[in-house]
Amino acid sequence: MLVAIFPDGGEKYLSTELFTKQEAEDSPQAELRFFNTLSRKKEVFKPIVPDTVTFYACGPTAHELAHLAHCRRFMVADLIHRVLALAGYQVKFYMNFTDLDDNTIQGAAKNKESLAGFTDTHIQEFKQDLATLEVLEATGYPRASEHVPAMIALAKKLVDKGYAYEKHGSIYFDISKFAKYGKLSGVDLSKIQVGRTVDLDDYEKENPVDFTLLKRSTLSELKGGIFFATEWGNMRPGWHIECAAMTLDLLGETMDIHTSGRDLLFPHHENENAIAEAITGKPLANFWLHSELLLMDGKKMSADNQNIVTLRDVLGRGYTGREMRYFLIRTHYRKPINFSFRSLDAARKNLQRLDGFVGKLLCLPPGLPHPEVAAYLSDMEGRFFSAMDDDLNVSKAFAALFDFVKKTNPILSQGLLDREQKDYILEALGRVNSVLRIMRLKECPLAPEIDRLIRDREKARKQKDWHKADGVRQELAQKGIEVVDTATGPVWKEVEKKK
RNA sequence: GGCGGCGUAGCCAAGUGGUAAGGCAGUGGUCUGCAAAACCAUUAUUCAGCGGUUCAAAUCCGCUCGCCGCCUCCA
Repeated sequence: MLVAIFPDGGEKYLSTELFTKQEAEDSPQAELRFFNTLSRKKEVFKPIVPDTVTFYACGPTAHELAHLAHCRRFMVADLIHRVLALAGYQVKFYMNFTDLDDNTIQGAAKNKESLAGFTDTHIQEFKQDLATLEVLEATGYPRASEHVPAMIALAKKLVDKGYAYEKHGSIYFDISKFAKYGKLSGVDLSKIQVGRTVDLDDYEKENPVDFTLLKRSTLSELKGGIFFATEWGNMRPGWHIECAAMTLDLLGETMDIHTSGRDLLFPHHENENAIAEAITGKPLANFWLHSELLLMDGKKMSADNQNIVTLRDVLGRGYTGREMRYFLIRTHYRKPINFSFRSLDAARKNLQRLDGFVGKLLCLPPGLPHPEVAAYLSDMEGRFFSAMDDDLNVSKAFAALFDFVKKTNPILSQGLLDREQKDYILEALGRVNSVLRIMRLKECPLAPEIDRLIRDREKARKQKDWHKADGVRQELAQKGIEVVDTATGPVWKEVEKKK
């Protein structure tokens, strides 16, 4: 046997890379795997720069209130963000706002507002909705209108390199010049039916498959001052070059992860990548993560289908942001979600089960230790995080959490937990919640007044004064507190107050 | 027409070669002043259908049916 004695207690030696690295490899969230649209396979995630992840999500167009399809995209991006952050990465995350396109220009004109005023209002509304859904703050929220010089410069480079051409005052990308076109979406240009969804008579491209980079300003745009002077005349950037220029500006030539909805894969992401890769010779992103759609009665929720439900509609019906967050999070991101208020009600009940558990745990007075709860806890945490690390398998992760709740509930009602065990559980739930953000793990906030009411009610119950006891229960309910009698005495929980 | 995806219990949903997780709803029970919660038990001989490969298929292969998304200026 060898005994080493260090003069400083060994701290200096134990903190060397030799030890810390090993610890990182042993931790359950050391290896993240994501399904990459580029390869159509799950791949082990490795960032370009160790410990830092560059991450971009296509944001909304600032002309309407956020509807649930937007919200789903926000939630998927947020889950990825939180899993990366918990794994110890420093995350540089940007989400854009499209504030310069047909919709915003027309919307501003219709409202008789300036474009900037119109889009700014909508961006503020979006940010409020992001906060309602407890979406982690991004590093930045670039607006297309702030990066126009970069877009024009990008178009100029593409023209100079022969990837784009000018025709009748607009600049188009020449797809035939970019050999890798189609690598992301898998489209076969020879089989595609051009003009199926777009009226080609509106354009003057040399080849109908080409796409617009800069668009000649219309008369009304010129009158409204919405134009940018270029060597080819007054123009306005198109959607694809907007995202490409912003990501190149903020995240460099190749980012680690680009996420967005499946419905934007073609043409938007294919074009965005083509623009960037034609210039840099490098892929725009190493990982492309696409979330599935949110459906309403089996159809994509979109303005075209006239089946939009906004987050504000849902809140107006008395549901909370937390309930909506849980509803959107609990289905795997590569599965479509069929929205209905019925399924939202089911989600609410799930959450109430968790709330009941957490509430009881928080307000439980310390008692005797339970022999097996530590094993239940480490099992739960191990299963939860290995599921999340495996391409965000939320269903498996929630199964682990609910299993733990099921096993621990009877322990709580018997009061068999000591202080240390309670703290361990709360710490582990805190880690779980740093990803999910659906549990309320603050201290048991038993206000003296409420405490007094609960005691009064118990006194009345002992005297079999049921009328008074029920009266107090009513009073507590009005304060948002629900009292539940158990074999070991009353337990209360905070009920989410309806709006 | 092309490309991609989906189809597992009343509903949501995991499972990608070894004999069907989890949640909601339901049913029976324990507990209870009432209510609620919690607990116990129970709920798919079967994974859209047909055929094939295999000792073994929800999982692999082929065909069929149904649904969804995209096809270059809706985002």
